Amino acid sequence: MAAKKLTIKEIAKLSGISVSTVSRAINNHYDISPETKRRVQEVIDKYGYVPNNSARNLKLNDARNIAVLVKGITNPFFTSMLRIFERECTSHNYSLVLEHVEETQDMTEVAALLEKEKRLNGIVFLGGNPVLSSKRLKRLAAPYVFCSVAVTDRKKFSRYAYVSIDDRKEAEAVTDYLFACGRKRIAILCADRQDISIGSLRLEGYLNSLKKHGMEPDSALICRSKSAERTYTHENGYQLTMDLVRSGAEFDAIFAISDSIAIGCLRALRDCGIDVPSQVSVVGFDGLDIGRYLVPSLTTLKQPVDEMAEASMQALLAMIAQRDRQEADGSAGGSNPVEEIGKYQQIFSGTMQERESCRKDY
Amino acid sequence: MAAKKLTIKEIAKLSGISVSTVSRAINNHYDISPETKRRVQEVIDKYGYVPNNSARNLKLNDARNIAVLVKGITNPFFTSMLRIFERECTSHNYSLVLEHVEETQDMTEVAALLEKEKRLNGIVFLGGNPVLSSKRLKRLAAPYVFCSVAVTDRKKFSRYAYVSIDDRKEAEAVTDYLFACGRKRIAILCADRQDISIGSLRLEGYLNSLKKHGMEPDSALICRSKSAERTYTHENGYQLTMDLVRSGAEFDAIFAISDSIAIGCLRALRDCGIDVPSQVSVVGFDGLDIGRYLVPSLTTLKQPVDEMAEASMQALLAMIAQRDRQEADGSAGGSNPVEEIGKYQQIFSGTMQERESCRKDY
DNA sequence: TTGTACGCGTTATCAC
DNA sequence: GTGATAACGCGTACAA
Repeated sequence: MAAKKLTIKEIAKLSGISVSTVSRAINNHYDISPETKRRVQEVIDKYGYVPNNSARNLKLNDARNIAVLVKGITNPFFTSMLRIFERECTSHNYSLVLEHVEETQDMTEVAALLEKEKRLNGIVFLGGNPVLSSKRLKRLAAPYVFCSVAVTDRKKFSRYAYVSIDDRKEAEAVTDYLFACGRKRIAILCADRQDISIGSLRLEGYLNSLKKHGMEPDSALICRSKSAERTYTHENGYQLTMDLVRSGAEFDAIFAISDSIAIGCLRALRDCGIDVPSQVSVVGFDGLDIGRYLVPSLTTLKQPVDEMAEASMQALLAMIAQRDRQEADGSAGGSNPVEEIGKYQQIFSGTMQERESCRKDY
Repeated sequence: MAAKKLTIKEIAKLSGISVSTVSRAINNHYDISPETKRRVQEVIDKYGYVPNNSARNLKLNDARNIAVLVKGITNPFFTSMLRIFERECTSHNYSLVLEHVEETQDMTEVAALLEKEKRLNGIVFLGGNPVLSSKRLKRLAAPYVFCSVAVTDRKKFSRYAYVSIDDRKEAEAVTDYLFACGRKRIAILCADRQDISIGSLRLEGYLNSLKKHGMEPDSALICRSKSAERTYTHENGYQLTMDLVRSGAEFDAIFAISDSIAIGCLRALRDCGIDVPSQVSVVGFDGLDIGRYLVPSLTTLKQPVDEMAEASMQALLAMIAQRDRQEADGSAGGSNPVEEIGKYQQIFSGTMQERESCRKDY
């Protein structure tokens, strides 16, 4: 039974009511009698009619789509956020369009295309470092928010909405923590040399801490990922640690710039017969749920993932609402007014999660 | 600078060419002179025009949308598949619409709505147990494939496309493996009592193995998750194991029906001072990447995740293509012809990944 | 309160 | 090879 194409016209005919009235019934207009509405609803239910979104979008110029562009979907840290984005979208009656951006692609480029194609209401840039060429970003008509992105410089981001942590500061705190625990030679497992995203910020934080403690950075202890795409993987953590151990360099602590890296690291140390934490302390970054269950459990800097994801969506939704209001007022479109944007800039704080992988000598 | 709305009409005016010709240029029609095409492209590039998808969809009745409905997004096993779905979609020029289905919701219900709303070209049901009320499924006009779903009964699924493993068989193999390793009292960490999905199948496999080995199932060793939503979590694995240990029941092996559960289990045993594998063997199910890096590394049944995800997409795309051809032929719509569907039914095999968490006494 | 008629941006069909 | 025009399904100004 080839399901006959069900349009609002059909429903109108079937219920003996005009198209416009049916439309009003569907959209809960105020000027419609309860009785008519009921009748329409009946027919709709009976035939399982669902409005054609394309037509609706065309007319309303509102597709109720929110896109999440994620760079490095391999990082479990991001996938846990996805859950919340998805929940928040559906609860606000938006659809979530998920788009993975290759390591080499420019997120803004992809966003620009997607925006028009899908009539996006809003965009979440998750991870990466959206090249801050304001020209490209200005092309975006939809509001957008950077989530968990490398805020290299508050000033550079002054005109943008973002939700993140201060990667530099937190990484410095992590390294400070290791020093406080009595570690002297701290290695770092970090991103590749070309990285301009959170990876490089966390490295900076590490270096800052070193300087503060009067230590010279030792290039033998700075382990850089070979491949940009595979930075935040267990495998990378394993390899980097193996290389470090084999290099013969001396170290009594390792700072892995992500938990996923730390997990590989722990295993590598174990395979080398190096005990954690008695011989080497390991500390991660992110606060993945799994860290608690590892053996040894992972000391890490916990990011408030859920709160961050929620804050991002809240900011985005607020910006969308504001945009809608502006358009209703007929006030000039333009970009986000600078004075307002501050409301949508949030730097969350991490918290050190002290667990077994880090020895404390004090 | 409120970006002026760019339509094909504008482009036509701007380039001094008619709308229809511009349209042809955009869509690479054959009957268009290279020269005109070039000129059009120039203007398009200059102004950054992107066609309005809603209008296009409305006309073509093809939104190029593929939806993935996932039940239990918490399971990392699924998120790793998501990556591949996403990749496969974009490479075939589809958009991926991600929709999370609550534990209590009916997937087919959600699909039916989404299908019309978004003019879906295809649907992937990921996980869960889409209630096989053929009535509801028949309402779906778009092709769909069940991925990693509980194929309770081949006959029941005979009319549907699916890609899965034989959960019952594989779980039986896992349990057999434990017996072969010399274990005698094998506990299982499984889903809640109401579960009718992969959880119950894996339990069945376990029971089958027991029977085969002449063992009576011991209810003290069957640890059921308390909450359906949180079954496949580390926390659940931890709690169930704790409860098991505290119950005083004797056991020398634990079969966790997912790796995520096993991870919590390993930690709980450790916290109870029970050594793995010398005192208790633990084996997981799924073959998550992380299992290799755990301490002890996790013996598990590895599912060919990537292949399964790819096969699902391939099946779906093939079905979509077939559907399109049918429509072109004008042949009767209807559901998938039963004779053909077999091509889209695949049961993959798992492989035992022997690692440290399981002791072998032979 | 309800119905008629038009237009949203695009592509396909037809003339030329 | 190109241009005019009618749809696609819906929401809404306007008329009734």
